[in-house]
Amino acid sequence: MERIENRIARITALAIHDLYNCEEKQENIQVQSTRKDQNGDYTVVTFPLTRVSKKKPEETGMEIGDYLRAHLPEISGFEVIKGFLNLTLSDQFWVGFFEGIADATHYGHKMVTIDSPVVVVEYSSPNTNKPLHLGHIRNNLLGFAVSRIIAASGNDVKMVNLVNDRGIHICKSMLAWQKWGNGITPESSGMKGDKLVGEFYIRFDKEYKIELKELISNGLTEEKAKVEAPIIRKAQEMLLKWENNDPETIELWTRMNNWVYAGFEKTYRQLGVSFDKFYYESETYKLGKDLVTTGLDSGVLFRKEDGSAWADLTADGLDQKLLLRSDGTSVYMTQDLGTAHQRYQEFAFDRHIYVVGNEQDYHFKVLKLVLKKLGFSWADKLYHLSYGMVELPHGRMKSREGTVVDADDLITEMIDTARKVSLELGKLEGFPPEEKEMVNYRIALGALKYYILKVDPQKTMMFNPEESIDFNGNTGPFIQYTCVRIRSVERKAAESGITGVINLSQVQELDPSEHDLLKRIYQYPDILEEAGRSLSPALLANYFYELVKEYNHFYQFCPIVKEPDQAKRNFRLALSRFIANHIEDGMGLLGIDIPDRM
RNA sequence: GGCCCUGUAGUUCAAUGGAUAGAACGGAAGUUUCCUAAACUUUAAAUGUAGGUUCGAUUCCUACCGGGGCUACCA
Repeated sequence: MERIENRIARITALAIHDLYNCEEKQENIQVQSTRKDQNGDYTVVTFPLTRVSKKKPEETGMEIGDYLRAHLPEISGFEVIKGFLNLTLSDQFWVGFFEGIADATHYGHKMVTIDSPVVVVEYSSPNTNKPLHLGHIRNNLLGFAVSRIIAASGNDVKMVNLVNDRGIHICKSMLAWQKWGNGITPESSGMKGDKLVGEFYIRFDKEYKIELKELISNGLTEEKAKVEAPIIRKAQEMLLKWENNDPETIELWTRMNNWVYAGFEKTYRQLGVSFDKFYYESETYKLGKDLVTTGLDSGVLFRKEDGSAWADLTADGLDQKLLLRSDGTSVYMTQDLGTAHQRYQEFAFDRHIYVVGNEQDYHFKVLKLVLKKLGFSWADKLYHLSYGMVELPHGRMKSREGTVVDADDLITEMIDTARKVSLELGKLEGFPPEEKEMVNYRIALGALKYYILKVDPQKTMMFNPEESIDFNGNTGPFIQYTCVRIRSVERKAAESGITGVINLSQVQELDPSEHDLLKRIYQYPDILEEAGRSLSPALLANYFYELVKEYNHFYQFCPIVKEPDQAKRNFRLALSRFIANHIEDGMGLLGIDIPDRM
């Protein structure tokens, strides 16, 4: 069915034709939701139309208003204020709209079919030498939520993770473990595997610094010391061994990486994120060389005297970019060229989204440009979802200063706080212990996820540990609570044998708060679509916050089960039930679960 | 130096070029014989500076000032 905003715009165009004998395109007519503080549902902005009406804005508004009322039965009245024509829709329209969607299970979603565009979303992409931290949390939550949102917008989504499991940094951890590990394992130490390996990475760095200091005090320059420190040389040797498939090295590498994966798996499960497919750099790092060779042959890339291969992007306002070192080995960019190519072969995607921080904006610009130069038209289908850094009250996270917020620690802390608050409020008294834990977990994660996702992805965000644990105001638990309270009302209603079956003809008049809710819900398909188009879960978060605020207002002033008028009672119950389902569905897109009671 | 992002109440966030710039936290004052008060109601408080485009600018353009990032034969 055609949306009412479009119908208003269409009929307004007709009005202009009939009244002023002038053609105005429907797209040029501005129809927007009326401000909260004005009477009306939708507003036609008539300022621009005075150009064709050759009359004052007020007069133009009146004339178009009369025309619209005569031609659109849904319009029950209008008001003109300056250049704004505020149209009021009848209660029948809103109730009729609600009747059509009341039983929808995934209201506003577009179904995925075999013809749906294929969208690959790469996110998370961790290093196996460091445990996940707050920055990864934003990445994971964004990647997951964006995937869900665009899936709900009718795309066939493939969530993929490219694990950085090789390279000199991994060798550092391995070397440190060999030297100082004394055979320690996650089992023997009781440590999470990723944490244990992370410790050895730090240990390497510490020893490296000691060696550097010594070398410099012996008269070496810093640059020289950095390459000549014995420990880094050892790590280089190990990398070479790894690349030559030395069995012992490969065995250790496999073992330690598996520790890390077990650790990551646990964190991913806690966060509730998942992937359709994992890629490993150890299997992809050689990709891309062929592409570079082809590019050299066709002359779009060039060699320098030392044999290194480059792309010249100066014509596009960028620099020259190295693609193969003089020794023929590849760099990170080379591999990304290769994996993009591989993915296109594999999925023939309509779009490929990389969820990666904005510190890599330049990298992705180059990636796209080089692929284009190589003649791949699908380069335009690549999109870098560039999100802002997460800052702490004292500035950026710096491992050197020990200000890195560990993902597992943060989750644990959130759950502890949820437990404490629940206890203080006495909310979970009488709940079985397992349910208590489940509720605290869901509240904690709901708070964390909402806190991060409500911010526009593009923006740098401030993470204040104390605020994030807040459960009041514009927070996840606030939304969860509203939904839970509706579920409770539903149970009460069921006990009293109230069904919530609505009968359109019996609903005479809407309460203002009921009207606001229906109008809000009517907007949802547009919001969801826009969130998918702009890849912004924040839009959904804001929508549900507004909806929930309005619901709480309604709840305060409109009795549901206690309403004596049967038609009203049924309508309110049906509306409440719909909203609870709607919240649960929408929060699901953000990866937030709702407890049954809290 | 070059390139990119970003400046909104005390703080953290909103606002497809539209009306009197919205919330939340924090501050002040209220609401439980009534469906869960993790709620609701009332209240004070902000667009970095200067120009430009427009009927109309927080939004677009230019300059300046402030914050962040990138600019490796690292990944």
